[in-house]
Amino acid sequence: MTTSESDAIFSALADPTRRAILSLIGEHEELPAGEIAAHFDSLGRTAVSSHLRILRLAGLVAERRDGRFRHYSVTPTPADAVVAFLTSVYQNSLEQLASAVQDASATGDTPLNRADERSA
Amino acid sequence: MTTSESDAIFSALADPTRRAILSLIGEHEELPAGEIAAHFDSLGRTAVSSHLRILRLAGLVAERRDGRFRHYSVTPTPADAVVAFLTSVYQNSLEQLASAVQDASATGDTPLNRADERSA
DNA sequence: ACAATATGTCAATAATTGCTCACATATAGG
DNA sequence: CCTATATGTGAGCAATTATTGACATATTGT
Repeated sequence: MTTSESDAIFSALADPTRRAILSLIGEHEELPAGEIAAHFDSLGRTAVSSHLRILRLAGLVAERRDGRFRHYSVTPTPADAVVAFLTSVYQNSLEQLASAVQDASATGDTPLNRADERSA
Repeated sequence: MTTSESDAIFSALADPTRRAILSLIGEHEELPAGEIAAHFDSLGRTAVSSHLRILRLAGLVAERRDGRFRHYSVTPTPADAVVAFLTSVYQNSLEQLASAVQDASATGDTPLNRADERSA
């Protein structure tokens, strides 16, 4: 896990539009670029395309080409750098972190889906 | 958990210097601003001060005033927004996420401490 | 072949961000 | 009081980033 990899991931996650894109893709198995762009009224298609490029270079999404379409999906285990950083900083509250994740896993509750994803 | 809160947290974490500051503070109970700044040769004191302000506004660090000094510490459970986002996106790999956190918790291993924290 | 569709890329521009230098504030100690 | 110490703040500048519009590429259907 190199620094530049972490940089790319954290930089990618810094933009609320990109987090919204990631959430949107995560709600589906795959999503073509056009449908993703269609979800953002206030944004041009090319802007979304640029964001997808950044997410892809950060390894957060994968691209599958199918004819004219490019289908994007969330990379299965991409957040390793984020988790690694959190665990290194928040050693003191790791148990809370683990239980928070497990709770979410058990209940299927996804707190940020309620409001945060609609930020762009 | 409002959008602006998440924005502040993810934006704060986007900068490698700020992640390094956070890691550094996390290695101690508290650290005065001057000692934090002293760890960054390539950076002026005021730049570190600005970073500390951003981390504080994001709720990632706390400030305790003691005479002329301002001691900074890592906020106990600040990563909620990050965890919430990760759980919302990576529902499919939540068990892996939880076990990764638990492994780190059990072993005390902190992957990013090995290289990533020294990125600034 | 041609036109329409799906999408990426490039150049230019506007907005944001990080850094430094000078200055302000506050506290401690003679 | 006056000086040194610890730290924050604001203006200005350089670097980065997000967005757009025009153009390029690839694919499908007629």
